[in-house]
Amino acid sequence: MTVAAGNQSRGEIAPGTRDDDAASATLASVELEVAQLLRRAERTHASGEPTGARRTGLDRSGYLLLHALGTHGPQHINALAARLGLDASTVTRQVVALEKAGRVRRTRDPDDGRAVVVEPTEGGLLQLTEHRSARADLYSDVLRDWSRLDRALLAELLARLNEGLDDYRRRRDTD
Amino acid sequence: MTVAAGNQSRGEIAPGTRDDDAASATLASVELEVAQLLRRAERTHASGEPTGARRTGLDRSGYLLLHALGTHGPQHINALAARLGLDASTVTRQVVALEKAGRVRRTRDPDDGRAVVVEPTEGGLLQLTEHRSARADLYSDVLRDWSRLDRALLAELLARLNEGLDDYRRRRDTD
DNA sequence: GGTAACACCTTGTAAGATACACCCATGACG
DNA sequence: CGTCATGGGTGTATCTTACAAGGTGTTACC
Repeated sequence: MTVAAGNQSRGEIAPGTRDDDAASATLASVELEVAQLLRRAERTHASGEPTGARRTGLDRSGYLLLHALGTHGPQHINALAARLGLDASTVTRQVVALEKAGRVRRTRDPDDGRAVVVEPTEGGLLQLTEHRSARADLYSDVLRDWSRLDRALLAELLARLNEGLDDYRRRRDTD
Repeated sequence: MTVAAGNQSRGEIAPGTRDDDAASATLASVELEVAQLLRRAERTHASGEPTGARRTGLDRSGYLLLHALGTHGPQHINALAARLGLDASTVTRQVVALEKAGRVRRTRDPDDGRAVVVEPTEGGLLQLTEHRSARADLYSDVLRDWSRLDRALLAELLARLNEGLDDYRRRRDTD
């Protein structure tokens, strides 16, 4: 599915026009909403909420890490760090935590004694699934008044926003 | 502006149908994207990025707090806490930090000796504006390939998602 | 008015996520 | 071999937040 992708009046020739104002109002609004979303979702994700972290025992970091492992298979710490856009030291700690909880396994790479292969356990994958489903239920409640179309739009736009942020980051890092 | 609000085929009578699967896939996707967004935006917001917090000296908490003050005027700590969905102790600390930075003023409420009125300073409001504009520039870069329409859609859907999360929270708290 | 209950804010303490700067072990190459 | 690069782990620091407990001012009620 692709959201209306044309329609852009490029070439904003005259700065300070009404159009320009509207455009920057939109951007400001996106920015503000994202900032607020961070706060809200953080709290919904983290502590407050018995359906989430506590019950399934997966916090956001663990969830995303397991997701990466589930989707892209066993990987080295550095690969995970790159994929998740995190510092390797952070990933190390997260992996250690997950290992303690029995959700991943850590083994030395036989082909490279420096490297560590991180691999999800059965239990880890199971918990990932459970967590995902619990979270989906939650969002089903949060979005209960939304139309199918709007939900799909939201998913799509969020995905694109994430891509945009990734690209932005890469651009800045490459400088 | 309102996004397509109808179209929902309610009454999901037969669980396990294809429609149902699609719906829960959408939810799962929203959930995952939000989780990822948190991570990304957090980092874009916080440290990594010289255009943001460091340069304007406003972190996310301060930004949202000042925004609340700018939009709704001087308020008590508790009112802010309620509005921001935070614990009062957290707001106290944030206000103290902003006060140290000269961005808000704290005075005893003459009508109620227990309460503290928090009020933005000139400089605080100025910095809020600057920050907002810097952030808008950032998002203008992040969303540079997006059509006007899609940006507006994103803003709208994010706003609704935030509302949804708020409502959800209220529902749970009221239980 | 006096006391008890309540409201508002602050401080103490703790937890999670993350980064950066270092350090150690291993591998690669001359 | 010896030097440099690479992969990971540790020490430390920051930021954000919550819950619990305490101080001080208000209100309500006898």
